[in-house]
Amino acid sequence: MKNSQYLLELIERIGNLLRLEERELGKADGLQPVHVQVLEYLALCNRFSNTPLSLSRYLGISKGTVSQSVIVLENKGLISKSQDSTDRRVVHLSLTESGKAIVKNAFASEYWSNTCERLPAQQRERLAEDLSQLLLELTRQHSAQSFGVCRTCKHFSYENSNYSCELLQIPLAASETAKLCHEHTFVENKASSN
Amino acid sequence: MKNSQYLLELIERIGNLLRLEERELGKADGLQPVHVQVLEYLALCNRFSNTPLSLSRYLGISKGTVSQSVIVLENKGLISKSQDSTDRRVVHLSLTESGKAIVKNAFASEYWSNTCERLPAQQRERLAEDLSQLLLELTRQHSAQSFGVCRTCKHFSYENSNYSCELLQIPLAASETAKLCHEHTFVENKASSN
DNA sequence: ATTTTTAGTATAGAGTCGATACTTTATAGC
DNA sequence: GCTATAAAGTATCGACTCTATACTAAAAAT
Repeated sequence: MKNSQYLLELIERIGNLLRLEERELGKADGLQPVHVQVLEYLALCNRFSNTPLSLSRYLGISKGTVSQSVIVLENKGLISKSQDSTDRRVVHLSLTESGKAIVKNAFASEYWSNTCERLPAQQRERLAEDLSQLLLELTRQHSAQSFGVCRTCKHFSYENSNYSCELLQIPLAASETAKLCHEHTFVENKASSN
Repeated sequence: MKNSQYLLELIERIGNLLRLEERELGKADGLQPVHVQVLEYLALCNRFSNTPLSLSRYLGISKGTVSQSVIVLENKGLISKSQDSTDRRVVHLSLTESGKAIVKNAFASEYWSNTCERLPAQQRERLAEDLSQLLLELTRQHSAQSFGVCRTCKHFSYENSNYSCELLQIPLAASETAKLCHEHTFVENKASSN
């Protein structure tokens, strides 16, 4: 398994550069890298997954840390809290307009988009497939949640032009099917077609 | 550029799981994730690149932070310092036996090696190539140091069965050519053949 | 009804991290 | 050679992350 170490090295190094990038992006607003990650996650996840608990699972940090980061971001007016209508223990987090602006700015980061543009489209596509496969396996090893999008989930169904989640037994808007879900569970044959 | 964001998301998520792994690995010895990263870097870099400055460039953190982490690791007896023979400002860091043991343990992490084993060899190979290409571009965007191995470096030469670095004008042992170097500079055609 | 589980918060202590100022050593300009 | 400047590293401080522990409140299970 000689190149498994090399793969690790590559991903770590890319990760280090990305963190450097997040640090720069957040600097203007006094945000730590982890704050930028929180905002990005909230921009990508669906309405069932915008909770502190999901955040802590996604970021791999404790509930308490998430709770504190949430307080910081709330005080800065970048996110807002609301109580779940049915389960009153649950808190939902959503981006404010200024929060959305920061995320938009982050996703438009020149470093990353320039990098991607310089790779041939075919290679990008292949890389995304291979990485998602890797992530799937790594997720299994960690017994972690997969946080994928609906169309790769075994609870997803599409019938008569209607999207729905069979686990939660609710219909889904088309736009929702492209968001990250904390209930996500990969289906083998669907996963490879992503 | 619709999948550039997806790529970012995948790498971030993989990075989060890896950090979780590092946290677990370091827990027994009271090490933070960044400490584990320091030890791993020292195991991989060559004798010109095992300095605090290279570490700070590689990890994307400041000199001061590196200095403090180095103190922690030295107090725990995992690394040792020595002065450079020609430039007395420079410090070289090396792993002690107990430091090496921790790295060995880290590289043998079951989560990661199991994950890699489950990917077909061909896919791993392809992934490594694509990721190194991505890293090359990202490094350029950041105007950062590339930290590659000798055989992909433009200063590397191999003549009459002898390896050498044309920049430093010194011969290299075969084992050294597989280590990370802070002077590393990619050559286009060599990079793609890796 | 009582117990247990779950989502989240509060707090404290350890430790990262950057910024600044500093020391020591090399190097460049003259 | 002498001086100015740059470079490698350390020390210190304040802000902040992060975990651990203990806690509250709501939901679910028994």
